Parts: sequence; structure tokens; C-alpha cells
Amino acid sequence: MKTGYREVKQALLNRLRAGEWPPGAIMPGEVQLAKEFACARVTVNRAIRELADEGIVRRRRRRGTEVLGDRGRQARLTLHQARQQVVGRGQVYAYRCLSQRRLVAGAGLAQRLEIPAGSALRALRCLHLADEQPFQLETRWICVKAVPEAAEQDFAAEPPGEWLMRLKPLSEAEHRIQAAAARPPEAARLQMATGAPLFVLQRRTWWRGDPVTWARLLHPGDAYELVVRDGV
Amino acid sequence: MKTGYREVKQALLNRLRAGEWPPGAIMPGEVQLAKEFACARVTVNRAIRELADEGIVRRRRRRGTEVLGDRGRQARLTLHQARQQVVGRGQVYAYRCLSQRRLVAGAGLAQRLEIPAGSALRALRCLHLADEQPFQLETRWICVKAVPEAAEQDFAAEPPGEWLMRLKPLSEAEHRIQAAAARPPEAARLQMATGAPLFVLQRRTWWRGDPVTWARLLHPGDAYELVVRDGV
DNA sequence: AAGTGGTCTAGACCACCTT
DNA sequence: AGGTGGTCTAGACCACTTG
Repeated sequence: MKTGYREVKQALLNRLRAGEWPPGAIMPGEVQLAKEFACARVTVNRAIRELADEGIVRRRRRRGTEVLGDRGRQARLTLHQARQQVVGRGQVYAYRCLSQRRLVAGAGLAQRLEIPAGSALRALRCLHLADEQPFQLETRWICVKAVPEAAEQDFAAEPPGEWLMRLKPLSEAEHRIQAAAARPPEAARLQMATGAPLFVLQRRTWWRGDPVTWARLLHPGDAYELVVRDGV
Repeated sequence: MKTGYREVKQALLNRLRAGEWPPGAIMPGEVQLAKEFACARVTVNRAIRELADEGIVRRRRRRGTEVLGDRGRQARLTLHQARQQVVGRGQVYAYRCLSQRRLVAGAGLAQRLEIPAGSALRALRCLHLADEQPFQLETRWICVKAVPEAAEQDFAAEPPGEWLMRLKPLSEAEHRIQAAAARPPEAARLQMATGAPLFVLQRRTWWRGDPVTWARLLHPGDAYELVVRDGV
């Protein structure tokens, strides 16, 4: 039975949990650990690299592997399209495009999207339903420059999120999560009371550095939660 | 100049972005790619393994590497203690313990914490302030069985989150994020109107499988947002 | 049965940073 | 200047799953 990187990693984790190397301490070097575990240095390297990826230690050349202390909790979040979320709940999904327009960016939009004023945009407002009930209200802008196909695309049948995911997968993204009070038009669309809490997810994406889209996704606060299982 | 795993990964990403291998397709095997890039198989392996870690492809023995299509967006979230968040904003942090009690779990609490009814608990209510303003209202239960030191600890001076992080680092966690309406006592503590939106983060943690703590962290919705940069 | 990914080894060179 | 981690290589064996 050989010593694999998983065992090495687990052994190191156990020692860390036991407080053998307190935060701030420098762990033994790879060569020494490899000798101790009777394995190749690469094996130790992979074990420790994963610990570093998980934010548990920090590695620096010449300095060694430092145990981190006040690191925050890390969690891995997966955000799905509305359709997948609804189907995953075992409900019936439906999509409705409320409006789709072409426009040019004014000063405000230009700043928010980080594009030049006057850029061509596609503006959308859509509703996603779960079992006929409003699930998500989507407001979205798409930069025609980054996605020329958007200029002529009809979004009456297909949600723009899914369309974009198909056309421009592997784009970079930034997300912001907030709680906000529903304003009258939003409340009406979502069939909730004005001022009631909304779960707000805003997403901006880039394709090779160029802004692609900006979306604001609203959920009724009493019927939505985001679950993030565990660290790393 | 040799071909490193970073270059291989980038090259593969570019081809994926270009649509060379659409979702559902099976990418060439490691041996073939290694030949093409004129590098060792392990180098290709590491490149593709990272793509798999990022949820872009799925690898299965004998079957090959499959390009995923409708995967959700993956994001890496880092959750810090209230103190770090406040200090990070450039504000002055203050902590106030509103109440700390000892009690035994009733049926409801026992179920929520997944512990036997009658277990000893520590119950806390704390307020975290930023520049004298309410920042976070914390309600927390700590299982004495998993953390015996909690029975006698005085939390008047130190936030329980920081204390636990020090005592039981590297615990597992589950997070839930919601938007909710402030109930009267919460609203009063946070100096906001009843019914106004709250950003709610609930966290449960385990230490080697045993439930450790359950915390409910409330932020005024109009003054808080969670930012998640990019995928992976 | 065969082919794919998963992992280990031993050795090597390099890049970087602290001393 | 020297020691640390970062990475590559070539070869090997294993584990799994499909045909």
C-alpha cells in the first residue's frame, strides 16, 4: 500500500485541525514531508497545493508553506438558469418575454456597463414562472458590439440567459447579491406587495474583456434562497 | 521554450470558446493532445484536470473528456467575519453582546441543529457595528457537546464567530442566503423600519461530522451586498 | 479485452525570495 | 548564495467502464 496524495492531504489536515501547526506557523518543507510519508515530493506537492487552493495555507518560494489564520470561509457557489432552478424544484417552468427593445446607451447605462455612451444595446424585460407563479423577473441589457447576433435575435421564445450561455459560454462574470424592497412595477410583475423584500442577483459578464451583458434578476424574497454547501 | 500546463489549458480554452468542441463532444485523449503539444501526458492531465475542477468538462475513465453544456455558472465566494468586513470598508468596528444564555435544546432547535433534544446549548444574540451604526445582528447557538469550552466562555468581549474560528478552524459549513422582511425586534436592533428588507445569511457548521453551531446573520438590506467575482 | 483517465516515481531544472 | 516551491519529463502501473 502506497501513500497517495489524498492520504497525505488528509494527514496534514488532521494535524492542522489538531493545532500542530498554529496559524502563522511554517509547515515543514516538501522534501522533509516526502521523506516522512515515504513518497515522492510531487505527491506532497499536490496535497499541499490543494490545501493552498482551498485557502488553508499560503505557499511562497523560499519562505515555505504558511498556515493561514483569519482567512474567511470559502464556499463554492453554482448559479443556474431560472429554468434549471424551477425544474430542479420539480415545478413546471414557463417563460414570458415582456418587452424587447433596441436602444443606444445613455450616460448612466454606459457607465454601469462600462461601455462608451451611444453604444447599441438590446434591452429586455422577462418573466420566469414556476407552476404559473412568478419566479424571477429579469431586466437585461446586451451589448450588440460584443454579441452582434443579438441585434436581430428574437427573445420571445428563448430566455436571453440561455441564449447567451449557448452563444458565449465561458465568459467571465461578476455577481452581486442584495436584498431590496420591491418597487411598484416590480411588485406588480411578481404579484407581491410593494416594499416586500426581494432577493436581487445582479450579473455582469465579459467576453475576452469586452462587456457582454448586465442582468438584474429579482426573486420574491419569501420564496427563494441560495444554498451553498461547504467550503472550497 | 517548453509547453507548460498553463499554455495547454489556455489553448484548450480558446478552442472551446471557438466552438471547436461543442457541448457533449468528447475531446481528444491525453496521449494525443500530449503528442500535439509536444509535452508529457502529465502536463496535459493537469491542464484538463483544472478545466474539470472549474466545471467546464467532465472526465470519466474509458469514456474520455466530455465538454459540458448547460452547466451553471460557478463562483467562488469568500465570507469574512463582521469585523473584517467592516474594517475592509474603512469603518470603525465595534461589538456588543446583547445576551448570552445556557439552555437545553427543545424539539424545534434540536431538529434545526440536527442534535438530540435535551442537548446543552449556548444561545447568543450579538450586534456588530460599523461607525456606530448597526451592521449585523447575530443570533447563534453553539453545541456544548462539540465545543465543551463554550459552556464557560464569556462572549461579552469577543464575537462568537471569531472565537469559534480560532477554536475550531477547518470545520465544514453550509450557508443559506435569503431576503426577508425585518420583524419588529430585529428592526429595532438594526434601527430600521419593520418590514424593511433584510439580507439574511444562515450558517451551520460541523466539526468532524458533529454539529457545532448555527448562526443567523442579519444585515440591513439597503446597506449590504455580497460581491462574487468571476467563476471557478 | 482494451482503452481511457488517475496517480505515483525519481530525477531534473527553474524562478523566486529571503538572508 | 542558497533553499524553497513550481513545474516538466518519461515511464509505469492501476482503476474503471465500455464494447
